[in-house]
Amino acid sequence: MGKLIHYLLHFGELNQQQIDLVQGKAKEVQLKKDEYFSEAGKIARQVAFINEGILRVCYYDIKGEEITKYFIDENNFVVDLDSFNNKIPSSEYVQAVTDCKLIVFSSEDLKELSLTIIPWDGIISKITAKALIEKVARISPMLSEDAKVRYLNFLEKFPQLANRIPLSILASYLGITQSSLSRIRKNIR
Amino acid sequence: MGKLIHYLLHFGELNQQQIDLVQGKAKEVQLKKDEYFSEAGKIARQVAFINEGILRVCYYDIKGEEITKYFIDENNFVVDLDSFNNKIPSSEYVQAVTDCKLIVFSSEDLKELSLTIIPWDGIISKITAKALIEKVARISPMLSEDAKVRYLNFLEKFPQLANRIPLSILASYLGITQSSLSRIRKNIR
DNA sequence: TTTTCTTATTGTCAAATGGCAAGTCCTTCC
DNA sequence: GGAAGGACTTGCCATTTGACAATAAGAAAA
Repeated sequence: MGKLIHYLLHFGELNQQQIDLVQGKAKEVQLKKDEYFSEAGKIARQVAFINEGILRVCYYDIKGEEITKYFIDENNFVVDLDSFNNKIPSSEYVQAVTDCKLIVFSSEDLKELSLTIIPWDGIISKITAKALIEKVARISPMLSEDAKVRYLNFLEKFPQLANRIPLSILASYLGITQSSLSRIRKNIR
Repeated sequence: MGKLIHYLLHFGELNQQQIDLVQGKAKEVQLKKDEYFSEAGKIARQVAFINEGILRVCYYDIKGEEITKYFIDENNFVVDLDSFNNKIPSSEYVQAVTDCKLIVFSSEDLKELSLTIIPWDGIISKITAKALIEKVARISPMLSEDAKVRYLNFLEKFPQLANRIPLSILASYLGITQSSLSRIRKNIR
């Protein structure tokens, strides 16, 4: 729980009473590898802070191929923001790629925190902006890199993942086929 | 100016007095094709609402190649958010690709609006989230599409641009070389 | 251990894309 | 109009990647 508070304090000030309010709402949830945190078609009603583990956001494209949009690791919030904010059915899945320990807030929890903690909205909006800016910054350059470079960058960012998730998932994240990724791997050794 | 107010009201309520406050801060600025709205290395101190025209965000990659990250068209805000929010030097350029009519706010303007208009921060944070979600939604699928599909999607989104900007700019946005784009074009005719 | 299933690698060939350079077209400027 | 410069196209060939299929390797189940 300390991790979450520490993270929040990075974006604004909270006194002890406010911290207690946050902790009062926080629910610790464990997610086993491969379990879903939220699913396409349903409205996302929870936000999670990742204490331990890594999740991924994925969807199925027109051809029915499963595409991994990105991975999210600990010390970040995860949510399908479009679904959560606008109460519309989600278009993507959020799935644990390793066992995870999450701290979960429902939308009602957050609404109450927003009403009782003055700086709350400011903190959340800073966190939101930061998270989205990071996503753009990560994905955007990938378009102009070749697959090998994209793979190497992935290795740098998620060294622990490379050999623990199916190649097919990683390949879809990198925008190539599984066979191509396998060849790139061989090429690097 | 009406466009801006109309846009803002989409994200929250403002009474006439508050609208007047916003309009009091707004500065109309014209930008000629190819002029810069903000530049890499400098801290972004302004936000613009695009009344007319299209801008692009671009940077130079490690190899010195100019890469266009994305285009932004009218009825959107444009700013290097990371630079603007955190007062750090920008890593990218924002340039007009057509003549533009902008409504510009300085960071001081926005701070004052934030202090005098209660719902202002909420409106801004909704707009920020929406804009960034859209960027992710636009860029992310491009990785798993081939260049031809990416080009066709661009044509659909910016039909008026295709023949009015240099091929090199468009190619860098699509993540391919100018020659490849030229061949794709021929192929489509 | 053996079986079974999933995941990863590899082979073959085709298609897409890049790199480079030459040529063409178009605009601008003199 | 002619010259110069920039932008676009095209040719040639190498490399990357995809599609498909067979095999190998590894993990889970019996």
